Amino acid sequence: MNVITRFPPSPTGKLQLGNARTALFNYLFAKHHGGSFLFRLEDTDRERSKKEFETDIVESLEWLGLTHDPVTSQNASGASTTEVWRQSERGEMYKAKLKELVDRNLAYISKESELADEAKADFVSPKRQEGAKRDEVIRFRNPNKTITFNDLIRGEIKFDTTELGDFVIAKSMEEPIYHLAVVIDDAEMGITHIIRGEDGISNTPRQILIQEAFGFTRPEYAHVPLILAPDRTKLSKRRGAIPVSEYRARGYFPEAVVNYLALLGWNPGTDKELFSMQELIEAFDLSKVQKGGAVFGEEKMRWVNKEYLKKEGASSLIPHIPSELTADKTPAQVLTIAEMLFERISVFSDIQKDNESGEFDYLLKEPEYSKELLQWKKATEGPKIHLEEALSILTNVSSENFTKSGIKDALMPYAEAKGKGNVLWPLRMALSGKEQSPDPFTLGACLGKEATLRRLRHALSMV
RNA sequence: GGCCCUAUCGUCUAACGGUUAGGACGGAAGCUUCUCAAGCUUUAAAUCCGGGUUCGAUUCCCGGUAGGGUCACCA
Repeated sequence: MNVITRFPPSPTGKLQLGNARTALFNYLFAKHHGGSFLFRLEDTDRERSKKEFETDIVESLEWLGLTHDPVTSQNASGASTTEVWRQSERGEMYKAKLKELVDRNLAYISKESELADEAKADFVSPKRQEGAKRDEVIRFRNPNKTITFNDLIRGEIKFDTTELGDFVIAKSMEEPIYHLAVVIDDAEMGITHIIRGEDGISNTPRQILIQEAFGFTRPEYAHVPLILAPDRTKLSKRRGAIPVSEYRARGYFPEAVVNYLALLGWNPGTDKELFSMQELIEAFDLSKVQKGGAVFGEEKMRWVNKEYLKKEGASSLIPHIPSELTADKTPAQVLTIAEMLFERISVFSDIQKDNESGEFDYLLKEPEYSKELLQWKKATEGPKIHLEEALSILTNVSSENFTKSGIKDALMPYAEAKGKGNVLWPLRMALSGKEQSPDPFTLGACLGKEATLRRLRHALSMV
């Protein structure tokens, strides 16, 4: 069987991680089986659908590398191919199908009398009380039977649809609602597998009822667990869910986001944790998808990103270094700075963040520190003679040799003879003004010969 | 509240009746050219509870408990 999956976002918000993972699973499953991954915009809610969100979703998907295939639909009016399937453009089709149901007496136009039996319900959704209601809606004639379907992840799920009553499938003959549109579209798009979030489980029975009314073949279902916030509730906009585009802006690698997301709720059954998209496609298996929800943890995603960063190498940081840190630095110095930063960050935006917190002030301006700090706490002698000696040694190092290894080679024999801390600590303090900073060799190479000597002389003037 | 789903270290998870319950992130400790970072090594940390079934349950069944989802003229 040719597998066809789909990702049907509603452009009422930016693409969140949870939806991105659902899209990823649909993509991986389809590609694993050599099938197609389709895209559909569920924009029937004109009030809430926004072009801005649509753009965000499309661009985020593209960034993640989840490219969809064109849709070839098969219906009464023949075959046609489209790039973007929009529900808002399919009004005529829904209208025809709706009419079919009403004509066959499988649905009916319902006159809504006000005294709905909500009063006797144990629970009334707050949302249900909002907004004006219409006098007339289209309801589905519920056969009131028990629906049993097989979930590829959870196994058999039974549901007595009696409690659904004659549910609404359209606001009017021109305005279908979600359940109707989904069923019609999935059938026309030839969707074979519906992989969606666990919150779709309760929608499944009524959608199956509608499918049966039309005589459509039932697709396979797989409900994946939700991605949870740290408090173990569904990750949502309101609960601090961060859109994919934001992670993109922070400088995450799309490969890292995909890699991390794939491992949230799924695992290959081995200890392997780093996967390329191709490897994911090969390894992906719905039967290894977890049943319980998974808490999203950025720490681990940062670790994954760092692993990808390592593959790129230190020089990949250069375009991400704020220009103020590299102003009037030579290319060699810039590379040294990149190497220094490389050890300290997991995501590109960390550079900016640390820079703003003053972490790299020593690259920007002359350090300020109190004289006492020049003295190493375990020092056996004062810093003066060591600073003088270091200054004299470094004065003799040529500018071309003023690199990490060049400085180290020149300084180490002396430092080892006098006790490393005795020499290195005051030297580092003179260069960075901080108790915690890179070693003086790195510092010297980042700063260059001129600035290094200047700072040493300044330190000397204090003691 | 009804219905549905779920339950292994703090987190992501492995173990598809028999393991000293494994790995990863994070944590802790140690080592590594002064501090930090990075790296390496070591380490603490879990089967929700109660009944069954079985020679033997993390694993199968039942019941609790807990958590989550959903109950729209949104998708």
